[in-house]
Amino acid sequence: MTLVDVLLPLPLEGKFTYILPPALAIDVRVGSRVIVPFGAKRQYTAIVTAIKEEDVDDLKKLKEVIAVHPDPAPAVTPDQLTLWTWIADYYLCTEGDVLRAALPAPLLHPALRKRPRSKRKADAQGESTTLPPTLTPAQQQAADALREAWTRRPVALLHGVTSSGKTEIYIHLALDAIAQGRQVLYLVPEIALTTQLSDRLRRVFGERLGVYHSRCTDVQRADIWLRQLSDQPYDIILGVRSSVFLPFQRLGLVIIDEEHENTYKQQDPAPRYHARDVAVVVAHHAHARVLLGTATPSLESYHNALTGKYSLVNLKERWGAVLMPVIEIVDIRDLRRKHRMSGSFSPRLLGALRETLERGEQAILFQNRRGYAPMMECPVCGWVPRCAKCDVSLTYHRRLGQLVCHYCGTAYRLPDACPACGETHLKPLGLGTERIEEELHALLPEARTARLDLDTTQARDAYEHILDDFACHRTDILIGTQMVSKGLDFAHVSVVGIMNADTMLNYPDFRSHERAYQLMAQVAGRCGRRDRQGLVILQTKTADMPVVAHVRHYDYPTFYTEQTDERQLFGYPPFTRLIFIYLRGRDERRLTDASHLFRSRLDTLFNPTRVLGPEAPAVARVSGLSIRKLMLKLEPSYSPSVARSQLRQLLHDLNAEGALSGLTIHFDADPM
DNA sequence: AGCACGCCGACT
DNA sequence: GTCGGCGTGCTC
Repeated sequence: MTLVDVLLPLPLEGKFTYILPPALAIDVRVGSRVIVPFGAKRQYTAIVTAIKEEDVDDLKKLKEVIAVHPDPAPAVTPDQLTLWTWIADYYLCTEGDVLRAALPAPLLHPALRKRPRSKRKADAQGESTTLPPTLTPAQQQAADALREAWTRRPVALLHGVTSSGKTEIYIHLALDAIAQGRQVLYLVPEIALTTQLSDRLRRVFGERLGVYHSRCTDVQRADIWLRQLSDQPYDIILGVRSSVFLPFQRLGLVIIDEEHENTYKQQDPAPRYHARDVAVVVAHHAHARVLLGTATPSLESYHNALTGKYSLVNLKERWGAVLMPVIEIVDIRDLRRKHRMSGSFSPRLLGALRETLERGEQAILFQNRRGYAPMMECPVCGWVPRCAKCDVSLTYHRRLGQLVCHYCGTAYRLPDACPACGETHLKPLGLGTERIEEELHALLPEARTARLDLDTTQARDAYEHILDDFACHRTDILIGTQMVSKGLDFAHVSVVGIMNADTMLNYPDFRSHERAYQLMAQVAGRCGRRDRQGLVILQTKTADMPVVAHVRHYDYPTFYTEQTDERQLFGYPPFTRLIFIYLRGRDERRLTDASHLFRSRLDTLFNPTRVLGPEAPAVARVSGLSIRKLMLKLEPSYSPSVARSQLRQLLHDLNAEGALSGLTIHFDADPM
């Protein structure tokens, strides 16, 4: 009797076994998509992970495979199945979670698909293949250094200053790999994938380029997946986080641009994977090379480079010998005391913006908060509007005339009067991009401004439109959140204003300074042109913070040393591995009891020195669920695989004891 | 994740 | 007197 083990797209541990009717047996291989009954009345597409001949005693416990999808080849390769197992193990989730994240939705729909509509552009159309860009001597040197580095180690970190032209280097190295008959995966963070970049690559790679976007429809994603399995796969895929899951037949190079970007880590639904780290594993399995590129390396990658795990290649010259912008620190605490601030604008910043406009040039203002004000307050009694379902104050969005919870998304009407004391004028506290724009209109009425943040980019193509208007100089000043820091290149930006560095630095998180450094250095890199050195005005109340000085001097090595000293002292990555454990539940009492029990069991298993918490996170209730967090800190000598199986076992035991009823638990390995 | 089974509040 | 709330448990 032929049986198959299948993986279901559900968050369930383990495989399920079905009888494979002889009529279907010829079409089924490991990796095939089959339709199976599950539960009382459900059917799912599942992936075959094993085929076996076995005699079964109680056949009544097994159901039969209903049908096999008529794919020309198994939809999932053995390499991918191996990877999925690795991911589920490493990130402490189920393989079903990984399957759901990996496989485009249409390939999971129970309906049988007709052959895929391959609108295969005939070879005749060929490549448009403008020639690859010519490299400057500095770029050429970096490219050669990378080629040389790969003869020693498979992973290389390219630390190249902003606007040094890393993309051209990527293109040349990708062409190398393709010339050797290998494929290339080129990963970029979501918001860095602009039409600007894909057009540029299209000019070089023509029809050999596939683009795997979040804005691609599910069907387009499925087509790319199937094409990768065909005998005419794309030579190069430009893609976001989830493109690490695509099948490759002869992967030779993985490029991870802006490797420091934390959007590579998937936060919410499991699998909570880091696409950079998964990509390194994928490359390792495929005997492919890896290129990590950034102007502001993550401490982890730089640490790997300094300790010899990765090679390090530096590129210190900007393209066209443009100078790095001058960064001026403006102490706004002092200015505020002297009443010399115009709202959020120091005289220096305002002056620089005026000059910029007079010269017919452009500016970018960076404020890492959207909305008008992050909270409202009654000036009489101090009442603050808060979300009913989450433990946060509400952000005021003036244009909407609403209060919005940035955690669960609920919108509230702005009350006409304070419900506590009846006062009719609630006062906005703090600054969001919307308020900066309003202040700017009052101060520089002639400036044409635009906002780039989550609120202005909701509509389809809004992001491209805002960027396009700015690129064509239909707007003068672009005000935005971290979106303005992501690899955008504009020819006429001569001034960047960082409105308030402190919002980034005062975060209660061991990575806050690293993130602040990266954001500020990246946004600073958006200005400067061949005929005029750029100017960055960095406003802060804590001008004496060391990070601020390191940003100012573009001194990454000193910043790195200082940060890693601190990380080592307090036992944080890259010197330890972290695993966070989240417990959520409606019942506060149960949650508290369970999290303390969890803690004591962790103490027994791992030793109390490795455990922190339980603590209520900064936002301790979201969408009506209260949250507790436990932390596990493991030094490098502690076997990660042992730790993971201990955790899995513990979760299993506590569930069996009923200690976690009414609660949901999840793990976050290598949290960001 | 679904879906069924199972015990406590406002309705035809 | 029922319909329905979602807590708990199971799915080859």
